[in-house]
Amino acid sequence: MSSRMQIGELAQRANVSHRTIHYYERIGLMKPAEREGAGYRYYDETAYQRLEKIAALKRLGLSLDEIAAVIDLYFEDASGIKGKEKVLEILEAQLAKTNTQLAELTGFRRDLESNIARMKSLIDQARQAD
Amino acid sequence: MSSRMQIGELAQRANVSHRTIHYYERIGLMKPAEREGAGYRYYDETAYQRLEKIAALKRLGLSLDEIAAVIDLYFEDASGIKGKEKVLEILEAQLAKTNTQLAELTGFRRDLESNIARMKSLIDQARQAD
DNA sequence: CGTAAACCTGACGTTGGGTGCAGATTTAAG
DNA sequence: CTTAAATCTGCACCCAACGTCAGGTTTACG
Repeated sequence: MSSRMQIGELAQRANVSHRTIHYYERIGLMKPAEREGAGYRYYDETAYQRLEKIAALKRLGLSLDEIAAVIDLYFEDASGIKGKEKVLEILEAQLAKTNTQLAELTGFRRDLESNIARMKSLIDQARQAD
Repeated sequence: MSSRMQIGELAQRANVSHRTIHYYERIGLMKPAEREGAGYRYYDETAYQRLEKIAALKRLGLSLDEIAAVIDLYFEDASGIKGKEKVLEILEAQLAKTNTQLAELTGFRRDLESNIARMKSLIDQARQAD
């Protein structure tokens, strides 16, 4: 867990393949790594944190494009971020989506809980009938 | 909005293409529709509701496979559902996932809100500087 | 200095979730 | 009865998000 690592170690720690990291770099989601000598990429701790954040945002259902639109907020001085109005728009749209999703998810959980109860009682009934 | 409709009307109402409905039928997500005479599919209101439910579950991030695993709970007499133990397992796994997702989503909303506030104040500062 | 382990790149394959086409058939309307 | 609109099917294709393969280079180690 050295602070300076190659792609293999980074990939393993972040639980992705090295090809995934290449891919993220190609599409602009990971910044081009420092290339020492003739081509090997070297990463530091923030690269790892960035991959973790990407994974977390993916779990929330964001596409890689959407992630690219917001991730710099987590890793750059916000005052240096380009197109602030545009970013603000994106954030507010995302917030609206998130609120809707929270509401739907809460409803879904209710459904799951009641279905679980139903299933349990049906299974119990079946057992009694033996 | 007749109760008996063809695929075109159903597709339009549910805001999907007729090809999508064919596709859902092929993968077992929609039940084969009643086929009158020589091939045309006819649907009723529950087909529409099913499509709406599918869309809602998709918004929550479920894959079509996962949706297939739970959707019958919404449209069939639960006592007639096959493999109850298996379904119960699926439901409980889904509940765990949902709880995690709710927690993460809540955290993400907090992030969004604080980033929105930051962006707003940065934009304001830029305006003042004029 | 040799060699194995790690890394590089480009090209092609894969999976999920569909969309588009085209030719054939069917139904609805006049 | 004719004809336009709707539907049918299979096949090919699309995009996102990677994975696989293969051949070539680089670095680390004894």
